[in-house]
Amino acid sequence: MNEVKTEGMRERTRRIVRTELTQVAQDLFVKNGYEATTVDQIAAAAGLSRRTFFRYFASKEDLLIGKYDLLEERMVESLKARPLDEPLWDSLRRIFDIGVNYFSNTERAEAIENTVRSSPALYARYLERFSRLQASLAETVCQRSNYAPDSPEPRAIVGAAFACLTAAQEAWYKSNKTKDLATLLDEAMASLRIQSG
Amino acid sequence: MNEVKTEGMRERTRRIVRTELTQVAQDLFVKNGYEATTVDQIAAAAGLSRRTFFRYFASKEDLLIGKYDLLEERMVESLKARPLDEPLWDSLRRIFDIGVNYFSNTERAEAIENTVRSSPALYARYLERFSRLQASLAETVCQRSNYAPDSPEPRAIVGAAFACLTAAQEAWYKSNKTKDLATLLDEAMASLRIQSG
DNA sequence: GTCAATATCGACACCAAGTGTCAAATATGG
DNA sequence: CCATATTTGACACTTGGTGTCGATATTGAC
Repeated sequence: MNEVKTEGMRERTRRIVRTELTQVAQDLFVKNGYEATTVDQIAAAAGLSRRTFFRYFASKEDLLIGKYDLLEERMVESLKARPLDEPLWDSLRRIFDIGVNYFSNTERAEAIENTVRSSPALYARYLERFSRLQASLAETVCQRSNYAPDSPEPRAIVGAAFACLTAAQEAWYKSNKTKDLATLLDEAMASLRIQSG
Repeated sequence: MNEVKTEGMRERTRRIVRTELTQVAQDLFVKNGYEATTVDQIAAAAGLSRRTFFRYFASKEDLLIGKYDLLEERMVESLKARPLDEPLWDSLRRIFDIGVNYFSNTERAEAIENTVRSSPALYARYLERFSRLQASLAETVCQRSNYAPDSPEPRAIVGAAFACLTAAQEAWYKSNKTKDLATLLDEAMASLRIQSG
């Protein structure tokens, strides 16, 4: 009991500081831009030293990109929960509902997505994060089905699905969110016909 | 005549220094690793100052990532040269021959690809470069066909094709290049069936 | 060949992102 | 309350990248 409480204490304060830090940082990013905001400014605004900032986040980029760790967990879990006889393309469409909800519900998520797209260097890390996410999902696909472990197909199909998600998201932004993201995604994913289950 | 010669002089010496720099740098990358090699070391090995290095390349990453500018030009040109009535998926497969030849012919290209994959930060820039390349091609597709300019389809299809290329390349590396890259790409692209022309 | 305009280079100073270290402060468990 | 482990801040340092400025070639015209 004691152990749980003290462990929880440490963990909790750490989580609180982390969210406070992202909060403060995101405000600065929106006000002054991502590149123009220094880690010193973020640390000062949150009332701690720069060195301590780097004990909470490995890098300035990690402040925002780290958010997608949760998305990966949830998507992988969601994929594992899909019935094995469901066509893979349909399974992927279903687990993208997580992303669709994340993007279209939260107004905070939109601010982050805007910030990420405002800096090529940050966007690059974003793409790398999603590349790893795709690798995770492809790996899960391999474990669940009987693809050869060295077959390019799982990676290709998962990557193609993400291309649809990205394309739909971009079209959604371009329409100033007048269109429905889920519909755009359906449209994009329907334009590719998957052969294998 | 004079103008052409003098202009050519400047341009040529610049090109020579650039290739010399990439040569020297790549050797250092292979020997000591990308991250462990500093710009000072590269500049010293090439016999010029660090400041001058940054007059030839905007960044250390640009040394390698800049190589793909030529790939983009050639792919866009190649796409424009495809017949308009050819199915888009087939056109994309054809222009990927440029990439296939680049990857599988040159032994220098392989060393660069290995270096790029050795550093997450560098690989992130690589992905961002290819993201822009895909945007270029999708834009070209829009101009050549009658897709609505805000439709997600061109981006989705181009992105899906690149997912196949990436997956094939990865499978190729995993097989230690015993399999044929072009065949792997055919295999990957055949597992997605495209509906629209 | 000489000379003025121009581009290039090196040296120096500077900024921002990270990282290692160590001593002080603070929380934890008994 | 006390011994111990953790967190923190201060400091110094490395690396990538940029602005500036005087010295040094290069170029084009005469």
